Amino acid sequence: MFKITDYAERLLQDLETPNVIILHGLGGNGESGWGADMQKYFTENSIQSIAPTFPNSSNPEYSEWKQFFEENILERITPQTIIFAHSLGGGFLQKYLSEENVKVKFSELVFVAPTIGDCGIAEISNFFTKEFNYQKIAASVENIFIYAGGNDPYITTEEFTFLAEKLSAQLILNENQEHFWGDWKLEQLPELKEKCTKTIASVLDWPEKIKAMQRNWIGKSTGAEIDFQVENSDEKIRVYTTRPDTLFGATYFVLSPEHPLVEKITTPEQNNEIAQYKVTCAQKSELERTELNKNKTGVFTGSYVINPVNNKKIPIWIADYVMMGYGTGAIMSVPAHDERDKEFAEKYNLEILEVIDGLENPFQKTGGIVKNSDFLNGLSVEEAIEKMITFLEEKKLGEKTINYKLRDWIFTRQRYWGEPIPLVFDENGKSFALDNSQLPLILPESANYEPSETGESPLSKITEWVHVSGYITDENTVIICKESEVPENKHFQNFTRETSTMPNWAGSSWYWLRYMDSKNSDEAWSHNAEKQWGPVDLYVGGAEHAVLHLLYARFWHKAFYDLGLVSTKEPFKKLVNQGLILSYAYQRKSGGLVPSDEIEEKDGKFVEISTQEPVEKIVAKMSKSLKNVVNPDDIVEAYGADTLRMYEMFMGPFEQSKAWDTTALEGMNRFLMKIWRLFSEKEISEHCPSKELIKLTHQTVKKVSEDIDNFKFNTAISQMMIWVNAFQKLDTIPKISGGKFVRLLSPFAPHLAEELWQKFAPEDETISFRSWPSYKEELLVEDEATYAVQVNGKLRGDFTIAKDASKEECIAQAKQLERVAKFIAEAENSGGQIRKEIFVPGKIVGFVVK
RNA sequence: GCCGAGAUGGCGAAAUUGGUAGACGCGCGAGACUCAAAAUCUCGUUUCCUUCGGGAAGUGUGGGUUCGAUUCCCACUCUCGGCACCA
Repeated sequence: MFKITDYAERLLQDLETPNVIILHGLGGNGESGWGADMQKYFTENSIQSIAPTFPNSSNPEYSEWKQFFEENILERITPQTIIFAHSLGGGFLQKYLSEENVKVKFSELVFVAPTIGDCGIAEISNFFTKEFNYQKIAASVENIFIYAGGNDPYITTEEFTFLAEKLSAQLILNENQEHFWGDWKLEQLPELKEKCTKTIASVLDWPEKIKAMQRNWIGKSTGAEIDFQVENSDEKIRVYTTRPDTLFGATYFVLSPEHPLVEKITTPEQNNEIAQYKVTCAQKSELERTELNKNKTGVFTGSYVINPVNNKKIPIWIADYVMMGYGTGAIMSVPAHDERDKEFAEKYNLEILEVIDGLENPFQKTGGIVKNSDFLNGLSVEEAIEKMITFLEEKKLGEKTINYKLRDWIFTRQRYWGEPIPLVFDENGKSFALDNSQLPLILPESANYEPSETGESPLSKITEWVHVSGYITDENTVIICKESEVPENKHFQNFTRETSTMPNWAGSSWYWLRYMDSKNSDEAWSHNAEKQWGPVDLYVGGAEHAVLHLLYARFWHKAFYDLGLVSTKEPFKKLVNQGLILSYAYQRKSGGLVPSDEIEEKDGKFVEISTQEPVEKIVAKMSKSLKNVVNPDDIVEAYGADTLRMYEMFMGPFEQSKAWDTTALEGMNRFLMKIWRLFSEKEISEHCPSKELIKLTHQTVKKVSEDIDNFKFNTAISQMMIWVNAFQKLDTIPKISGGKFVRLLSPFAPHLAEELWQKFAPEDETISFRSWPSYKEELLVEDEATYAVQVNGKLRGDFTIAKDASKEECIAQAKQLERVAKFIAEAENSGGQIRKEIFVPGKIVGFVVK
């Protein structure tokens, strides 16, 4: 198994965008130098950042800085925050985080040449009166980095090393660098710039939907675990609850049927019934258990627990709506404020006691005031949770707990096709990793891929592969070899190999790293290749990967990050989900679906051929049973791959599901034929096109280029259609314009574009080696503007005027428009007058007449 | 139930720092070419009214802000996708 649960918190945290705080040093400020550069860089890349300036930074007073920090900065620190702290800013933070009553938690702390001690500078001696609490600093933050120069005049390399060791921080030392001066530019500090770049690269530009699915899958909740004493017994039962504030309202207790204490606490009278119920539950399939979730069942054990806050006796039941796999497998039931508990309590006639007041819906999880609860009465739910946890922790009855739905990952498969696992077992069953020199471990050849009758992996039947000999190295790894090759001081012995293979997820959890260095025969990937290429800039795939592949991939990548094998915390920068292509299907009034080949169209309506019953045209997933599957091979055969590609791009927004429509596809084929005729029937000339057409060509280059960046292929194609419609009116095609167009077309319709390019550059092997066309912004500037004229917000006409016409000119011109004058006159006749004149340069002239 | 996305002509859609709603395409209608058809080209195509100048309404529903709302705010309806006895 893989212990993915250890990464649950980080897999959750890193879905959120970080915010950055940059602290300057002695005599510095937040408005200039590399701190300000850094802030700008982050902001440009949609990361919130601040670079505040401390008061009296040249003559600093710790208490003053502390006050400023707490008033202006503290509230911005979240678990996602990254703090860059330069020089004295770093010294300040060491001191501040060491203070006993300071409680902050954040993600990353990047020290940049931090002061250690007072560096012999009198002005800052008040910052360094005592030894810092390094343990506390390290506990406040997940990762600490120290960037430093080997020739720093204030702090020695030994001191940096000391700090790195104390904080378990990563020290990035540039031997030739001295102090990182605050007024330097970010460009002068390449290591730091790279750190920023990597931070930006690690921010997930993912659809909210996928992030939400991952959050949901990880399923974090906070609450408390509470021990309940079983009456007349030494046993305690521990429950997990997110609502410790409702402890006084707990009126019964439920264990999962698989809970280990069930047998022990069941009374003799209840024994039969409990045993029977357990058998019933064990026989229920997964499906039955979910299907039956509306009809709860359970059995009383005969025993009671004591509620630790009021010593009330609470009956213990078992029920299969409580699962062993989550929390502690036992719950305290508060039927007044939990829907499931209420349903169960009503069915079995158990007590229901309200403890929260003032709720519209008794099951809502926030708001409300606690009642019937002794020392919690009158508190809000949030306050009561806090107070109850403190109470439980003080009395040693329980503690605050975090729970995740995410489970550990069973990684072994008993089948042939999978990567074999490089582990061997000695004769006592102790496991060893194969030595690096033995890798990669290759799947043995076999004629038999079927699993064995015992359910063991097919590999277990290849005995000559399973049973091997070798020795254990000093690193506790195993080298397989002949007896003669064993070094003198080592013991030759027998091993058996692990015969399970890895799941399909194994390869998909790291393949992108291999892609970065696919020819490397010494290692899976080199650090340099990863640094150069990683992380993956853009990952296009289906939303069905939201919680398996994409979560596993993130998990592996984080494990690699911890091992220092990759330089970013996240593998995929931007994720885009393409929409599904759906298809039309036909539905009877009764709801049944009819295959499309049993449908005919009559007067624009659709009827079932056999019965003539009208049916409705709907959009549905392609499936064999609906006979609405479109086979791309048939489309390529009939129209060509270019038509298919372009039609799919033109159908609508990339991320949206869209219905296939073969008649619309023919329109795309028509467009491509039109392009073909345009360039083959008309001569390509050296004529200079008109000013308008030059402008159109440049507009088209701009629009198509930008739309590609934004995945807006549909509107890029619209623009190309506009271009073609305009140029087909000409007798000859100007070479420059046509050449630009064909290059724009090439990623959309590569076959056609390649063919057409021969007319422009027959010497070229392929159009792909040509550069992307460029456009000139100055050619796009209009010299005339068309103004829409509104009276009281309604469009009443328009006029065209020179681009640089003044407000006064435009308003005068607008007033002369017949319809405008008419409406103004009408309003004035009924007692109104012009109250306001609106002028939006280049767009609108408006009059408000009242 | 919870989470996420969406709703614009006959159809796929376009337009958001608030500024001429419907670009582009499909379909449909008319015309040109043709003996004829296909292909191609041209024109028209949100709805209603019209004295043919125009006028009114209109982006799921109901409110609000604004000179002006597909765009911003509040409430709601429906559709699609995901999760679901998680305490």
